[in-house]
Amino acid sequence: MQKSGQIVSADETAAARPRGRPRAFDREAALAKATRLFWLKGYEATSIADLTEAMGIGSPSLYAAFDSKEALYLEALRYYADHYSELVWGRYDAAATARQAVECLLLDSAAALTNTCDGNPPGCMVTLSSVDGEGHAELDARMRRARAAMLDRLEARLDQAVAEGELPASTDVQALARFVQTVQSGMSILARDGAGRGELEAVAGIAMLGWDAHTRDGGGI
Amino acid sequence: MQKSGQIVSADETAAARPRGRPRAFDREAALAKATRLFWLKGYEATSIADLTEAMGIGSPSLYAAFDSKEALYLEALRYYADHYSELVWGRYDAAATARQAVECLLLDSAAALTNTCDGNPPGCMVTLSSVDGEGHAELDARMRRARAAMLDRLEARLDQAVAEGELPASTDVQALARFVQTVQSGMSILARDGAGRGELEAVAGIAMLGWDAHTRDGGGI
DNA sequence: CTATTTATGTATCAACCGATACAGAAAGAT
DNA sequence: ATCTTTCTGTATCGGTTGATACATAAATAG
Repeated sequence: MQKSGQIVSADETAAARPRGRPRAFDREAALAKATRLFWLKGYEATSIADLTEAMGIGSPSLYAAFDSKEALYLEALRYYADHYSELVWGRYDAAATARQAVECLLLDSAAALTNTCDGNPPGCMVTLSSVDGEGHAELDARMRRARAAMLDRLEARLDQAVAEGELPASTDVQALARFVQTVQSGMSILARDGAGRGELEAVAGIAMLGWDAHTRDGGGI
Repeated sequence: MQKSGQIVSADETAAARPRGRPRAFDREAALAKATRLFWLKGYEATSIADLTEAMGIGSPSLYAAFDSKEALYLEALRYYADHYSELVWGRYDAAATARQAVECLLLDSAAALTNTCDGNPPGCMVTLSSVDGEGHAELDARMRRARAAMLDRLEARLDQAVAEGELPASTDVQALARFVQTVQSGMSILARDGAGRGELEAVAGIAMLGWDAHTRDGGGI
C-alpha cells in the first residue's frame, strides 16, 4: 500500500506537487471509511457528522478533499466498484461457459455478500441503495443505471452463449438474465437479514437447477 | 346475560362516543395516505411535512390521532398487512399442495408488486424497508421480524408437505424456503426498478423449474 | 342556554442537517 | 528566514427535522 497518496515516479511528484501545506490525512483511507459507512447506512441516513467522525477529520477538510456529500457518495461508489466487484465478477468474466459464469457469479456473491469478517457490511451496496427519488434524482438515476448494467452484462453473456450454441436458440435470454438478477438481488436482502454464506450457497444451488431445467430443452414453459 | 330485544347494542354507540369535538378528518383515509407515502419513500425520507400535506391535516392533528412518527409508521405497517398481504398470500393459504402454494405466491407477487395503476408504489413495503439500524433499532427489529415471519410461513408449509408425502423426505426444506424468499425479495427490487408483471412472471416460472428439479429426487445436489 | 371536552390552526421549540467564513497553523519555494 | 499557498479547527450559517404551547373553534351533555 502507498502512503498518503504520494506518487512513486520522482519527476512527476516534483512537477505535480502543490506548493502549500499538504493534506494531513490519507485520502484513500478516508474514502474507504466513507464507503463502508454509506454501504452500511445508505446515503440519506449517513450524516456529515457520521462521516467526519469515522474519517477522523473536520467538515472543512471533507469539503476540501471531496466537493460535497453527493460527490463523496459518487466517489464511494467508484471505490466500491474498484475494490469489491472483482470478488463477484472476476470468475464470471473468466468462465468458459455461460453456465459456469452464472454459477460462479451466484456462488461468489454468496461469499462476498456475507463476508463481514473484515468489517464489510452485508449485502451489495448498489442493490441495497435506497436513495429516495425526490431531491436526489441524480443519485437515484445513477443507482438504477448501475443495476441495469448488471442485467445488460448478463444478457450479453447469454446472447453469446446462444450464438455459440451452448444454449438452445429457444432460450428466453431476457427472462433467464432477469431470473439470475432476481436471485442475486434477493441474496443481498437475505444477507442483510443475517443469512450466512452456506445458506446463500444453497439458494444458488437451487437457482442453478432452475437454470438447467430452463436451458435443457425448449425452455420448459 | 342480556335481555332479549335490542341486539344492535345501541348502548355501546352512545356510551363510547366521546364528549368533545369529533375529529374532522377520516382517520382511516389519512392512514392510507401515510401508508403509501412510507411505502414509496421509506421511513427516514418521509418527513412530517410530507405526511401532513398528503393527509391534508396539521401536525398537531397528526400527533393527536397517532402518537408519533414511529407509532404512525407501525400503524401504516399494520394497514399494509391488512389491505395488501391478502393479494399475495390469499391463494397461498388456499392451495392444496405446497407447490401450488409457492407458485401462487410468486405469480401473485409478480402481479401485486407491479400493480401501480391504483397509486400503489412498486415493490413490497416490508422487503424494501431500509430503516437504518442506528437510532431506530426498534423499527428495524420489527421489519426483520416481519421478513423472518415470511420464511417461517414457507418452512411450515414445506414441512407439512414433507409430512404429507408431497415432497420427498430428503428435501432441504430450509434451503428451498430461503430460495423462494430470495426470489420474492429480488422481485421487489426489480419491480422498483421498473420491471413489469410479465417479466416477473417469467422469473417466477424459471424459479418453479428450480423447485421442480429440487423436489424431483434427492434434491439434485 | 351554559358548561365541558376535544380538535384545529398558528407559531414556535430545540436539535440536527449540509455547507462555510474565518483565522491560524504548517510546509514547500525562494 | 521569509513568502506563499494550502490545509485544519472552531464556530457558525440558514434551513429542515420531529414534536408542542397556546389560544381558538366546534360539538355534545346537561
